[in-house]
Amino acid sequence: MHYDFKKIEKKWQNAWQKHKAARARINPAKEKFYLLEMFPYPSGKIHMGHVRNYTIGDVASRFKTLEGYNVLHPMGFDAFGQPAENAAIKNKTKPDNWTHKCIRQMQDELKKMGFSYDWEREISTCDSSYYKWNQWIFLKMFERGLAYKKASTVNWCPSCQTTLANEEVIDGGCWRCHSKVEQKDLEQWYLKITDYKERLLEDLEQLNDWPERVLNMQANWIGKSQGVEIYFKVKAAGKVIPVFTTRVDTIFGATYIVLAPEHPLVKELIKGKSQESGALKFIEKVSRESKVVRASSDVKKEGVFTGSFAVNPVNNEEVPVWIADYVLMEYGTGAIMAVPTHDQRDFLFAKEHGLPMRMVIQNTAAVEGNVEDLKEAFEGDGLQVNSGEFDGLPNVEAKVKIAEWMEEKGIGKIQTHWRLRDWLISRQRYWGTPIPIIYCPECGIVPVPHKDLPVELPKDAPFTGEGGSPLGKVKKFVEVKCPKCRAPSRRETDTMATFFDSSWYFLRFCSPEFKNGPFEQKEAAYWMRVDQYIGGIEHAILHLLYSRFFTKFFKDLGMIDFSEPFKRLLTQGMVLKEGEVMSKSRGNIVDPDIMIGKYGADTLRLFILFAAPPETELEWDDRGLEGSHKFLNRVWRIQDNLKEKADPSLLRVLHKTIKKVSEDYRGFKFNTAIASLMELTNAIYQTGADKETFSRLIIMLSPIAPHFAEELWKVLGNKESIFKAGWPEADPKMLVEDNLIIIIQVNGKVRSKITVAADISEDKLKEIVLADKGLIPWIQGKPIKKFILVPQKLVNIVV
RNA sequence: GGGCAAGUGGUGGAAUGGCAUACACGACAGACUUAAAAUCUGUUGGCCGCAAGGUCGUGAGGGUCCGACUCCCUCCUUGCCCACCA
Repeated sequence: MHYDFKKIEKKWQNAWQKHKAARARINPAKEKFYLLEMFPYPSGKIHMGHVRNYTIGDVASRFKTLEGYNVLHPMGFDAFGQPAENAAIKNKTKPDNWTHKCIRQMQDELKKMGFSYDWEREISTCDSSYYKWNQWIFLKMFERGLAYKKASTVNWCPSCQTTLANEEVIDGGCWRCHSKVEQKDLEQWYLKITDYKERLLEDLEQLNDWPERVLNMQANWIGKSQGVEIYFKVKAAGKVIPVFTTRVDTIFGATYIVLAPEHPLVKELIKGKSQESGALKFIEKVSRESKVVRASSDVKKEGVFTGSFAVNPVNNEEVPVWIADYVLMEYGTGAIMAVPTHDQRDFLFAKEHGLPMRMVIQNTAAVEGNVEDLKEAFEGDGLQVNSGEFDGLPNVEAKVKIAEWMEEKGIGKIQTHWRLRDWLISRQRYWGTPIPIIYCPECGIVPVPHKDLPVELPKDAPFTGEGGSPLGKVKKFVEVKCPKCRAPSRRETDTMATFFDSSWYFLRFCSPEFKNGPFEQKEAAYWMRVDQYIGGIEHAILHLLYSRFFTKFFKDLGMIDFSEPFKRLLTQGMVLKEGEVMSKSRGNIVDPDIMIGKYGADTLRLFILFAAPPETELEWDDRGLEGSHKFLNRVWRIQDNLKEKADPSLLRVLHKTIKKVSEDYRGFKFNTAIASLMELTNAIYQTGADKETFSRLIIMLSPIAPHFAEELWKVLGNKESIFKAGWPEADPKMLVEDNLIIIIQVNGKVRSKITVAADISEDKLKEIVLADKGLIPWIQGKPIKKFILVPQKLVNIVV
């Protein structure tokens, strides 16, 4: 007999909705648990990645509910963003209509999976009731100098008339029209995330329950590096060029210095020199290349001599000043000291242009003395040579000594540099949060007063996708009076990057209807922090970093009293088919909806958890799905053959299973939890089960297959929902074994096994072991050197 | 170039210092059936052996240990992230 999953799943989904089974409200009597999965972009269809992410979350949520926690498990939609604009153009509709249609479709699919969300808390970032608070947050940041406008160089597509993110530049061309991408200086809005760099780095130490990998990625992205800023005086010009290095131990080998082509001193250094016109040509050529092209090219490093010389302050040696494309204005001081003997890039550049070299660190592995014989730079550790008073010191020690000595002499300064840049949030797009700023010819940049929020997106913007931001073409949006002096003014037409929206949504879920602020402090104080956050590894840097930044900002505003939003983080692996990521372009997509139709949501949930642990990649397998379906049917059939009283051996298996499954659920090891449930089921098939044992099996299965379990629960005569049944507890008495199987090894190889009473003494055990007949060929006539005993488990005899 | 993760049967995976391959898929066999499907019950790492049993075996090589899939070192392969980062 097969269970009728179509009927059962529909029935229970309706029942849960009707009884608001997942409704969460403050309850001081219970311990709270805030479980959150990264909310989706509403494309209209869920894919297997969503199914996996949200199934993991739902099982955890239902398990915590059964354990007696007050669980908050909300869902919403990250609804702003470019795909909606493209789809609207393609389908000749408005982003607004298209997005809302997609949200409804997506919600239906999520409901069909049986996920236990408190839908009363649903939010969409494209609703003005949400993005009003984006604008409020922006203004708070603006008041504190954390939101500011500055000119910068960005990728620009001349045909689409818009800026492009680095990710949107493919092989130097626009991802949409393939035009060659240019560099352009534009005034853009930035958030000063760099003000929080120390805290963002230090607080990583608190995040013990985050994956090591994510912590590393965040730390690398913030990129703290300690070194020394060294001042090179330019001969004649009377100027100073600061350079930054992490290898101050190599300073005596700095035989030239190199500036980025954009360096502000370059023009002065080349002026009147014979090299001037060549240098200008080179700078012009580099400036036309986009950043992306410049960074990705693995062609040889190009550069020119400026005609000027600078003085190495440690030995007063004159060194030539060059310009090269491999030095970046964005990092450090935009200038480097070049040590060709101990830096591979400098080595290649020096070889190419015939620049001088000098060894300053040696060990036995490196060529001694002869720089001409050097085939590549020596970047390892060794002893200082050619380094004045520091000769003979290990370079690791010299690094510290030289830095201190330079500071004393005033020729260098110990400094910390960071890789983290401020966050550019301006987008010349329509479908995003309008930046609440007005430009007044009299007063300059004027923030929109709080009482005028939200600045709503005009619904009737002309929509073609070309020729810059559509907002600029809506007169009644752009033309406003200055809030300060009433002079005719112009509204900002850029919108915010969508990462802004998702940087605080977890706080909004605590009080989604709140009218007087982004969130209600009382609610946030109860529900936050998020106890368990689940999502894809692709958000390991940006989204998580921005969310941590916003949380620290709210703390500084005094609105919350914690500085990290997510206590535990789980990053789930991707779903693959035939070893490749599922994607439209590969044409290897498996549609969850079709699988639900064929086997039901419970089977899909079961399979996706059983096939692999949550963190690793999961190989899709249609036959595995059938296997999972078979297992549910196998459990279903148990109800036909229930006995009065369970076999004692079955009760032992049951209690062991309860212990194992509880531990596995807590540790998110769903695949082995399911394996244990299968073993219990197999044991039931051997001895037959009583109603009590069967009930507990169903409860343990309920987080994974909720519809299935509810139905069986009802069939067994229960009136209340299974999710109010409480989690079963393992009886410690049933876990104690009377007899143990002891493994006997000789020289580390298993040679025999014996069964003994659990409470046997060590001496007695030794006696029995040595009398074991199976061991005779292995130990007879050989002196026993050692007798190792691992209690309850194993002995090893060394002969 | 840097960082991280992974590598175990035909397949997905289990075991994180103590019986390698739990659980499942697949395959093979048996029961039921006129037959098939479904279901139930077995067998299923390689080699030697009729068997009892032996022996090899967790990417490769070395090390620590009574004992290593597990810890350490070197290397190979694959995947992900970052990257002319000074």
